[in-house]
Amino acid sequence: MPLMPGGGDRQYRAPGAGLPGAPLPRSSPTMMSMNSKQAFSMHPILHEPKYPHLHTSSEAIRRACLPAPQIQGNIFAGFDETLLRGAEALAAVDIVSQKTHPFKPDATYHTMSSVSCTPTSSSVHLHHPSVLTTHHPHHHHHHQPSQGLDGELLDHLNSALPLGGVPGPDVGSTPSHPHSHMSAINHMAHHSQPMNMSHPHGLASHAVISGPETETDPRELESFAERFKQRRIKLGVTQADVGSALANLKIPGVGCLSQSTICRFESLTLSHNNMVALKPILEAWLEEAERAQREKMTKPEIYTGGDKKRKRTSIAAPEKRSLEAYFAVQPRPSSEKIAAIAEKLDLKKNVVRVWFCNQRQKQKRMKFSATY
DNA sequence: ATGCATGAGAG
DNA sequence: TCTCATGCATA
Repeated sequence: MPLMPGGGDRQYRAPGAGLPGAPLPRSSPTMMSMNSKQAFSMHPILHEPKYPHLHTSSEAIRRACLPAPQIQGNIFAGFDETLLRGAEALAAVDIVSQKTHPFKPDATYHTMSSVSCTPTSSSVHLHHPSVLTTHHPHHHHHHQPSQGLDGELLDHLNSALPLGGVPGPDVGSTPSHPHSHMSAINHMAHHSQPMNMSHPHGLASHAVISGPETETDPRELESFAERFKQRRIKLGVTQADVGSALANLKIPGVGCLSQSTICRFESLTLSHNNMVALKPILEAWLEEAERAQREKMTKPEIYTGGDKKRKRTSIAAPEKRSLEAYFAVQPRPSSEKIAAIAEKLDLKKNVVRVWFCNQRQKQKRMKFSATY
């Protein structure tokens, strides 16, 4: 909330302009297999492969925790039922409330051509895996409710769109509060697997092995993010400027980033691994920018306007509430369930699928799921 | 600041 | 297909 340059910030990079960048290698989920993986496709220009990242796969852990398929009732069975009931109750209540939705969300149109669309996007992601962190203390339970239950939920969805707030326990959905510790409901009880990391570069490399690394310490990241923002503002640079200026650093494998990403970094709404990977890059930019300013030379700038028209699907509130209610109970619906939900809500299946994916991602973001 | 989306890589 | 890193578009 702090002022953000947000408003003012927006500038678009020209599509070809910044070099997109560089993707850092990504990680491997289930174990650490990380190797140097892929080279990203980079532009001819800079590309050196990689960034060493390591990664831990939190994903693996996660998965381990949530086995998925619908049958695991176990320990939490009771809990699930409770959740479900909550969701159902909610749904029921909602039913009464409204029935029509203003518009039908659905349209997705991608005007954009797929492909290389975006300038930056081309292959640019910094994927990087990296470090791992300590483990996060959370656990969650999602277990999949039985089908019967699901059916009920679906029915509710079907009959009416829920309105109310989401059921209590749903952690996932909206992160409304920044930090509340919600240790409660998250999942990930992990323990980790050994990760290894071998990386050439070593940005964050050592961490895992030896000790807590400062780089991966959530507290360190948080304070860095805050300092970064302060100094950035002091420099009079917008988030978008930072993103585009990164390409000027010529760091192998690193191209520009969007305003969104810079914003998310500052607000800690990125995954822990992502924060860890970006930190050294932004740190390098910051130093360079401050140095340049000292010299009077202005810093980097690059922008250009781009034009792209990609339309965004807007899911109406009632539908969103239904999705949230369902998510609280079943964060990982099967393809069939997704299809059923989509039908009930009059949304495209893909829209619903992506919604669940994004919701899951949200849960994992630093502020809410990490270690604190 | 965030919602919905794309794409790469892994399974 | 999922996860994860990112981004365009937008509130």
